[in-house]
This record gives sequence, C-alpha cells and structure tokens, in this order.
Amino acid sequence: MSATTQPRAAQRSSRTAVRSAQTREHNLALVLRLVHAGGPTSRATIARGTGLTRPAVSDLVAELIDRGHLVETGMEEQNRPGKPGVLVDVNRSGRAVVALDLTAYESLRAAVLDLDGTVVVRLDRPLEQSEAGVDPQVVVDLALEAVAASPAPVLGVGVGSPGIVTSAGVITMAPNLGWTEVHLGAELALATGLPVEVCNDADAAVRAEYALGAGADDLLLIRIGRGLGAGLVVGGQPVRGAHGAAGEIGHVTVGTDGGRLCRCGRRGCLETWVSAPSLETALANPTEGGREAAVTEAGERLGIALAPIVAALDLGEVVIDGPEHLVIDELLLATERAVHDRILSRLPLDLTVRRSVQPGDIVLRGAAALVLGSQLGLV
Amino acid sequence: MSATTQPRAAQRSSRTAVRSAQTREHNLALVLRLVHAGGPTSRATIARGTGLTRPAVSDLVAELIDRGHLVETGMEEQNRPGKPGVLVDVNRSGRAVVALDLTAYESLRAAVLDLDGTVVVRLDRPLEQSEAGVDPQVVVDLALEAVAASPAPVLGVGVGSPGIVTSAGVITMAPNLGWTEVHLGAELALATGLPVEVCNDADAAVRAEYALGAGADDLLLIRIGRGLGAGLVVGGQPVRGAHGAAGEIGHVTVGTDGGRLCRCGRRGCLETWVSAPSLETALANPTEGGREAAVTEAGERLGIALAPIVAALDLGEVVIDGPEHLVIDELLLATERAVHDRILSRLPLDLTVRRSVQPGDIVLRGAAALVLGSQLGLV
DNA sequence: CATGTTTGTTAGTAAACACTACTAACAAAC
DNA sequence: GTTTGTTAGTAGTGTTTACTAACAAACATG
Repeated sequence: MSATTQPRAAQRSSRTAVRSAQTREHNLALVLRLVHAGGPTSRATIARGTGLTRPAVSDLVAELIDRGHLVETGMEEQNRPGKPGVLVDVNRSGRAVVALDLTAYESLRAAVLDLDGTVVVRLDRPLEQSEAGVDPQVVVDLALEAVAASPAPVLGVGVGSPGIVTSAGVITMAPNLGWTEVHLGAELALATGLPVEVCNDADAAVRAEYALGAGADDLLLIRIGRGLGAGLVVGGQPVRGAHGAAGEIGHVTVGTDGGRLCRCGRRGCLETWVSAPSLETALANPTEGGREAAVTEAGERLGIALAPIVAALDLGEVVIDGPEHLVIDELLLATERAVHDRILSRLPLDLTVRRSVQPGDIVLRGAAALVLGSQLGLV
Repeated sequence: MSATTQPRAAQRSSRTAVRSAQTREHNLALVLRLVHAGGPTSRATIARGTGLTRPAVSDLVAELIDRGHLVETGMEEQNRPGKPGVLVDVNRSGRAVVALDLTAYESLRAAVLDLDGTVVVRLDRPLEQSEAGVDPQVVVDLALEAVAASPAPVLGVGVGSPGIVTSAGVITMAPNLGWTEVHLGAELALATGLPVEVCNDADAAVRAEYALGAGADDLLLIRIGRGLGAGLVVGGQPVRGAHGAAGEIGHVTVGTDGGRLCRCGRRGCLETWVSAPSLETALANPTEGGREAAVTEAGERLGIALAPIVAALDLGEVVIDGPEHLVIDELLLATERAVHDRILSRLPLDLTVRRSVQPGDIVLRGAAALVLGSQLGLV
C-alpha cells in the first residue's frame, strides 16, 4: 500500500517505450472495451467511465466511428434534466470474425461470428474417418470459404487447434490431426490476407469463458474430450507457461494408489478417469453404486488433481467443458467436494465448480475472442 | 453476450486511461530499469536500448538526476572513434529502503538496504518467548529506528509478514503474531510518513527471487518454516488469487493413503511432511533407510503436491527456501524426481528444483524489492 | 592535420489530452 | 409560457510529451 500521494511508478512494466501513438491506441481500445461491455453508451458516460475528459472522448469516438468500429444508434431516453446524450454502440454486425475449431473428430468446424461472439454463419467440412491426417490445405480452403460467406468485412481469423501451439501460430504437435510443425498461422495469413490467431483449444475455451462468458479474473477451465486439457487465466492474463505447454494436466498422476494403464504408458494418469472415453465406459458399466458412482469417482480424482492448483492460485472458479451427457451434476459436485475436502478453506463458497456456457461453440467463440482481443483490444 | 454478464465485464475493463504524465512515469521507470540492470550506461546507449531518441533520453535522465535517482559517474573509456559518453548510474547508495521481516520467531528483523538489495544496516528486536502476541507498536518503533539509522534518504518501507495480507496492507490473520485485522500498512505510513508496502512473506520471497535473483518469468517459491507457504510469479506477475490467499498450499492433502494428523485437524496435509518441525523430526529419527530416507519421503510428498501445479502452469523452475540444514540436496532431488515421475515431460530439463539465493535475507530483500517496484518502477 | 564517428544538446514540430467556454437540449418549477 | 438549472457535445487554447533536424564537442584513424 502507499499511504502518501507520492507519484507511483508506472504500473505497466513492459519493456518498451511508450509513444503518443501507443497512448492513442490504448485509449481507443479502452473506449471500445467500455462500449462493448456496457452496450449503447453516450460520450459523457464514456468520459465518466474512463476518466478522460469529454472532449477527449468525443475525439476518440469520432475516430472509432471513422474506422467503422462504433456507430451512433440513437438518443438516450430519460427523465432527468439536461440534454439527452447520443448513444454510440459497437458496430456489432458491421464487422465479423472467422473462427475455426479443429478439435472435432468427425468434421472441421468453421463459423462467422459477430463482435458479440454470436455465430452468424456455420460451415462444416466432414472428415473421412479413415484419413491418416488432415491436409492443412483443407483447413485453408474452409477458412477462405468462411471469409467469402461472411456478411460483413472480416477482422481476422482465429483458430482453436488441439495439440501444442506456439505463440507464432505454429502447431508443434497435434497427433489427432497428424500434424507436426505445421505453420498454419502463416498459411492462413498468406491465403486470406487477414490477421490470424492460432491457439490451443483449451486456451481458446478459457478465453471464451473469460471474455465472452461470466469468467472471473482467475479461472481454470477443464476441457474433457478424447483426452483432458485445461486452459488458465491468472490475474486476467492467459497463461502460456515456460514451454508453451500450460494446461497439459491430462497425464498428471493422481493419488498414490496406482490406477489403470494409460495410453502414455504409465499408471494413474488423470485421463484414465476423466476423459470422454473413460466417462463413457464408466457410465456404460455401472458399478454396485449405480450409474452415478462411477462418475463420482472420476470427479473425486479430478478434485484430487485440482486441489493443489486451486490452493496455489487461490482460484475462485473452475469451469468444466465437455459433452453434455458426460459433464453431469454428479461430476461437478464430486469434484467440488473433493477439492474442498483437500484444501484448507475458510469459507464454504471459496470455490465453485460449474459447467461452461455454450459448450458446443466454446472453441469457436474463444478463437473469435482472440481475434477481437488482438485486433480491437477487446477482451 | 447476455446482459447479466455485462457489469462484471465492465468492472474488469475499467483500466485507467493513459495520460501524458503516466507516459512520462513509464518511460522514466524504463530508463531507470535499464540502468539498474545494466550498470553505468551512457545516454546514447540508453537511447538504443529503449528505442527512445537521444534528446528524449537526455531529458528523462536529467529528470532522474534531478530526483536523485541517477548520478553521473564518469566517462566511457573506449577505443572507438567518436565522443565518449558520460556514464550515468543508479544512485545506488544515495537512496535506501527499509525492510521488515516479521517471520522469525525469536526476533523481529529490520534492515536498511541499498537500491541493489544489499543489506546496509541490520536491526533485531528480540521477542519474549512467552509473549502472547506482538504489539504492532513494537514493529512501528523498529521501523522508525531503522529509518533513523539509514545513511541515506529512505524511499519507503517494505514488510514481509506471515499470514494473510490484503493488497491494502491489512494483515487479516497472522496466528504466529497473534494478529487479526491489523492495519499495519496504515500505522507505518502514519508513523514514518513514507510509502509502505506490506505483503505475505512467501510473496516477498518470490519477489526477491524473481527481481533480485535469477528467477524466470514463471516461478514457484516454496518457503519452509514452521509451516509451509508458497509464492507465485506467473508471466512475470505476482499472483494474489481470488481471495488474496494464493500460495497457501501447506494444508493441501497429499496422496490417497492417509498420513499423520495435522494441527488443522485433518490427515495427510503437506505440512505434516514438509515443514521445519517435520523435517527436524525426520532427521532426528532416521528410519531404516538412513538419515536421508526420511527427507527423501518429504521431497516425494512435495513433488506429489507440486506435480499438478507444475503441469498446469508449465513451470520451468521451482525454488525452495528454508533453513539451510533442512533444504538439503536429497530434498531437492527427491522433489524434482517425484514431479518428473508424475507429469508427462518431453524434455529431461523441463523443470529444475533449486535452492533460493541468500535464504537468510530473502524476505528482507523481497520486501525491499516491493518498495523499489512501487516507488521507482524497478524490477 | 583532415576526416569520419559518436555523443549530447538545442530548436522547432507533431500528437495527445486537459482546461475553459460556449451552444444545444431538456426537465422542473413558477 | 417562461425561467432556471442541468447535462451533452464541440471549439479553441494551452501543456506535456517525444520526435526530427541540426550542430558543437570530443575522439580515433588515416
């Protein structure tokens, strides 16, 4: 804490110098974020919300209108004295984003989304089950098709891919697609001429939950699919990790009592309890405890693995995303209870485990949110 | 986006606008950081390092010299053509920081440190073992004494305290000190008239390791004392958590095979294996495996607890701090091996577990680093 | 000694936002 | 219907910031 009013040093500890143009971009993004989050707003309200003066806001809004990101939508209607303000809103349907979800097994999914993250157009490209690997060109073609199908100018292309993805848009390894070292970001950028963002599917999902959903500033999202992955937001920032492999907790050993053999060759991996195939099996072969008992054990194991993470980061919220018939209440409750039983919690509401919102489109929405963040400074 | 999520989003995006004065502070801090890290530097070199122009740097340096944070130390001596530059350096001994370490049991520790984080003056205030609690006034008096003993003007006071500390400098709960809801930050600020920073001891320690040591951008520091605490830096940012309790992993249940009864009333807490008292006991009563076997088991348990954290955050480095006779190689190795055995690592050097540097003064140095960060933008 | 190089400063310019003052528009009170 | 007070938005001016251009000083090298 600082009790005196001495000038605090800059909070932004970036390594680069600040120029006036960057200041401008920062404040433009600030205004856009405020309007995006708050809906139609008058310039005066923006001024109060940002701390900028009304003339400064007028100037910024004028530039954003000029760029096509904001539009005037009407007048305030109110019963207070004074001139009613002119409402400006994000040009929600005037720009679009193309998003790709490469995680589904039966098809490649693409979509055009508006600036709210709502899907406007859907495209699917079924995949041959026998295919050894997916030709990256098919992905590029699908992206081009989506761009062509967009009803509005496209701001950029976002991709949520399985596997390990570098910050430069290179997919280092994606066994499900049969890819190693695929420069998808560069290929897409070349083909479409648009800004491209590529990230891991779990990172995209947590981004969607954080930016477009109701996510808190510290958030862990568990993604249950063929395997298990996680995406993390800490202090409002997505976590990448020292080797870009943050969230890879599917093969963490859980407990000290062995477990089934995992496809990775070891025993007791989290995936052997918590993954779509494992949960399907558990539900198909109910033990003596009934249909839910098997799922309860999975939740318990998940809680055991999560407890140290929750305690270390002091997470307030864990979100689980996956097939709706598998992410059932019993799983959520068992997970929450197991975490609570294994950490020293002062309050009963320290942690909530909940389902993701719009699980079907979460990767598409997250990939779109990524583009909105990089292109407009939204988030 | 549903309407119900808008208030939260608006709250999150209420980052402050950038004014010219803040730009100035940012660039001043940038220059200071560069010199602090690189030693005596000429203005032209600073210009190249920051990307700012030479006139801008001259102006910034002039202001920093005016404030007393930089000094000219001499001329470059070199054998290249051109005018030799005038070297400027951080006024390393011209300003000081007062730091307090409240974690020791036998005494309160205070120190005056220079801008490099080197201890210049030490003060100890022995505590009565029988004391029920520590009078905050004693801490305030010690701080005043340290300020008076400083050979240079004091920039601020940093405090590393056990227990839960809010960002406003309130110590919510510190059983070891007998404190609940102690507004130490405000009291110190009032008494000294200086900026005050208060934080948890583990947070201070990780700050020291990150800022003044050789810490990476993602860092977990385990602090072994009467109990066990941790401090976290993720993406270069210290982690506070949803309730300000990040790093409280001492009472995480480890494994699924029970364990000794913990003072918190449950079984299998990490502290029952890894804490100063537990390790002392283990070393005093060697099992059949010998003196090291008991410590090895502690390291193994620590690794079991850390594995999910390391995997989720993709940490490259874990640092262990504690009494030197307890943090022995066997503990480090056992921890590292246990983590490796329980996560899917692609490379053998994915994670290194090492000892902290200067373990004795780590909290003092971290508390000082906090002040340097808030007051000068260093770090 | 002339030449080229590098440093640091001065003078002027451009960009961004703050401040003040003004007009426009509206509600409430008379 | 008129007055009063309040709010929104816009000009114009001033301050702060950093950049560009130009220059003198100091040095190595030929």
